[in-house]
Amino acid sequence: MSQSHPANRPSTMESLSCACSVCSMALNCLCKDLDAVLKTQLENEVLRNRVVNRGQALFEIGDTFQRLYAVRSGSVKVYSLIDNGEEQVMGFYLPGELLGLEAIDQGVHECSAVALETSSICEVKFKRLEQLCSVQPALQQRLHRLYAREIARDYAMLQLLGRKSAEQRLANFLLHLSRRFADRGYSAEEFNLSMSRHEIGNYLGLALETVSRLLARFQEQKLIEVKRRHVRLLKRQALAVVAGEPLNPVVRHHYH
Amino acid sequence: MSQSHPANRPSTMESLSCACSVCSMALNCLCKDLDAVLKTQLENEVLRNRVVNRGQALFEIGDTFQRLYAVRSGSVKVYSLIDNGEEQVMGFYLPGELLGLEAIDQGVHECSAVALETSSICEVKFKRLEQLCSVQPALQQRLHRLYAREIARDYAMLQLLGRKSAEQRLANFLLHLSRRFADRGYSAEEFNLSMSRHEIGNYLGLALETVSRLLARFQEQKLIEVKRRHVRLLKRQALAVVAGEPLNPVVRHHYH
DNA sequence: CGTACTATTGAGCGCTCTCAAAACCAGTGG
DNA sequence: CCACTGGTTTTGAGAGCGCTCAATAGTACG
Repeated sequence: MSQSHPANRPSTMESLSCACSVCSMALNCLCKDLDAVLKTQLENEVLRNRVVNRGQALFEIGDTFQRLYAVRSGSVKVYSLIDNGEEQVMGFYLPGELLGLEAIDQGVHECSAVALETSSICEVKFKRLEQLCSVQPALQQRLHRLYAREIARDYAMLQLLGRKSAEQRLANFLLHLSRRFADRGYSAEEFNLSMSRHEIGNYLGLALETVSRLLARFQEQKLIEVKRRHVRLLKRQALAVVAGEPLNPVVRHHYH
Repeated sequence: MSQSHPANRPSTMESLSCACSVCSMALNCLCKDLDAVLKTQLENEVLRNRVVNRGQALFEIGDTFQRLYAVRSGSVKVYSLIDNGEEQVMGFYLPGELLGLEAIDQGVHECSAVALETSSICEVKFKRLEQLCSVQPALQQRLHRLYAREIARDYAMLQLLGRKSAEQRLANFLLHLSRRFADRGYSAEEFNLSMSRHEIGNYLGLALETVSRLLARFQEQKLIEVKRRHVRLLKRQALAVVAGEPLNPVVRHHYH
């Protein structure tokens, strides 16, 4: 996901503000149309920018919960550890997506989050956010919807893991990625995977070999072109059929 | 789940209040320790009791979202429909558990909810709840934690579906049910399933025949006794091993 | 150019699904 | 009381998907 992005240009010094319209849709979702005073408050007191390199952690399992994190550019992997110490990938986060919600209940992070590539991250102090919510119902509602969206995401994932074949899971994964890129102004047809086959397989409940084989099969069938991390979708309709999606695609309103 | 319960006695007329301490833990979580005025407000303006019979719906897919629902007695199945029109069971809800959160994002229910047996349900007007949250930070925090708990639940489920064998899934399911019963003051060792093998299988991503076979196998191994819907856990330690749970329950590693 | 990592490809096997039949159970009506 | 019906559960047999193990190939980087 090395698509060029304003935040990657080292010269643009954006400090704490969230002016970049392409990224930080999650934050836009929080900030947009708020009255100017509150917006300034948010940007000055709550938000903080940070750049992390590939492999660096935003937070780790056991860290006390203090902040939510919005991806501004790059991508992030969130995973937990299961009994034997193995990773379980819970999700990949693209620009505009919010992570860290899983820690709110216990006050301790249940997952770790590491950057899959050099990424720009906007940190949100949760305590302050809650305080602002009290005086600003609009903000509160948006936060509720962010929770709800996470829950909806998980529900979709449960369906995927519970009922779908390896083929369907991977097709779904590609289409979902594609839509998220498109929503953010990147190409829907052509993109780079920032995660390995192993991580994809882990996320989808498949062996990495299965992921590799299926990508090869999709390519044979002329549904996609794939070379290492680079993917191009050739026939999204056909891919959607493979994914077992209804033909008239449900238009999901991902943001706002 | 036909355990006797105060709310099942037809004579006890409890009206709108949530005095019953055994059930409505979710609501207790909301109400408890709040100042008396607010508590009364909650109980009078927000909550409403209702009895539903087996097979009756609390809400259905497409209904506009207005309320959250807390199970007071009985049990509820929440499911969505997938492309071909088949059910996908998203969860079973026991007394004290809260459902309906999935609808907040879109304002429309993504799932249907039906009673698995005659059940007593407490309905919560969400709009009013949000209003009260604005003036009462403590309430707001509790609501946040309820969201977060739902997310945590989904995460656990994702691990189950993604990485675990049929055997592990079912053992987990039984233990999880058992713990929830115990938390509510019912027997942890002996209970009735209010859901069919088909529904269990659907929930766990297994064929109903597999569920049946595994229950039989657990019985052969003297881990449980099972006759139709009635289950008795004989060796929960051994069952926990089968489930792949860590023996010394969760020592958290604090890195750095 | 060598090392370490990632990805591809092949072979074989086992878990879980599907299909099918029979047993069991509850409710209904003769 | 029994036969009948519809639903649920059990049990069996066979097949296939996806896993594991293993070897090879490709890529990045010092």
